[in-house]
Amino acid sequence: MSVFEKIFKQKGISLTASRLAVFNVLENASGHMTINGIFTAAKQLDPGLGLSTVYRTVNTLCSLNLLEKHEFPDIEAVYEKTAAAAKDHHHHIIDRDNGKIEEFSSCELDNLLRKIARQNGYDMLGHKIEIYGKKLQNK
Amino acid sequence: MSVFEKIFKQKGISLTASRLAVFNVLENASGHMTINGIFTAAKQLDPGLGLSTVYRTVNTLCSLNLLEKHEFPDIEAVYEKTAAAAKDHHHHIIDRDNGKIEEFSSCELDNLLRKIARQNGYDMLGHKIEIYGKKLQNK
DNA sequence: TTGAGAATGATAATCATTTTCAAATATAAA
DNA sequence: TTTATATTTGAAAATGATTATCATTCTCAA
Repeated sequence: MSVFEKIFKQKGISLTASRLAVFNVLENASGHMTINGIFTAAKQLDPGLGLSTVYRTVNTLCSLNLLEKHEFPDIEAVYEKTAAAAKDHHHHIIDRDNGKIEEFSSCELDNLLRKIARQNGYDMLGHKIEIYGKKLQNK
Repeated sequence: MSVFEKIFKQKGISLTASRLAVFNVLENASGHMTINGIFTAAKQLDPGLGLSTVYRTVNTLCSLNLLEKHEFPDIEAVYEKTAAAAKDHHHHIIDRDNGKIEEFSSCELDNLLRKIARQNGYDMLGHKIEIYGKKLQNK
């Protein structure tokens, strides 16, 4: 059973066909997915699926901290599994030339952020890092 | 003459009363401003001002890299001067309990980000850092 | 099997933002 | 200055993403 299913069952939220279809798409997604991407893919699994249900399911997953919404300027919002649901934890580099999003991880960065939060009197619960850049030529 | 005015003049974009009113509000703002905050304040200076013009002016400032839009989940978007227009450069800590936004600066963090970008084959043009946290008790 | 509550899809409503457009204003040319 | 052209403006309409509504359909425990 998938992580999403496990948590829903645990919380007493029923595992309907619509929700399972959305889960399936999200759990097998390699990276970022837009609402419409999720909708289109999940509709293949559950043809009668409605867009409202996708929004509802996705919002529920977000409030359970299993999914995270990323909003970048001028780019359609994307969703992806949180560290709680996936193993890896990463951040984003957005290419200013073509809008492409790359990922990176850095423990050093995470530790520094935690330290900074503490210095400012906060216990860090989460963070969002976006680097905007331009691809280097000489490589 | 303010930075905004200087750049507009330099780019050949005319300095109309509406634009100067918006500039005035933004240049004298202490921190973050919402679109409606800007609109309300600038209307005092230029009573006939329309909301469309505020959006247009703010968008122009953003594309000139003089202003930056920050979008936080569940919070109205805010605008603030970029490092190019202001002297200081900072990031945000969002209090998960009350939604309050605090600011912090860290050269160490900026340098680390630049290094990470370079390691990933990018020249860093900008970045956005948000830490979500909970205020510590024992202080 | 049945009945109360939860979930659903279609549609309408909402909200921030953008576009349209005719009128007003600024700018340049003569 | 007068005139012609281009830019800017505010109001209103259009848009696009998201949320709310609501009648219908499903779930599942009794």
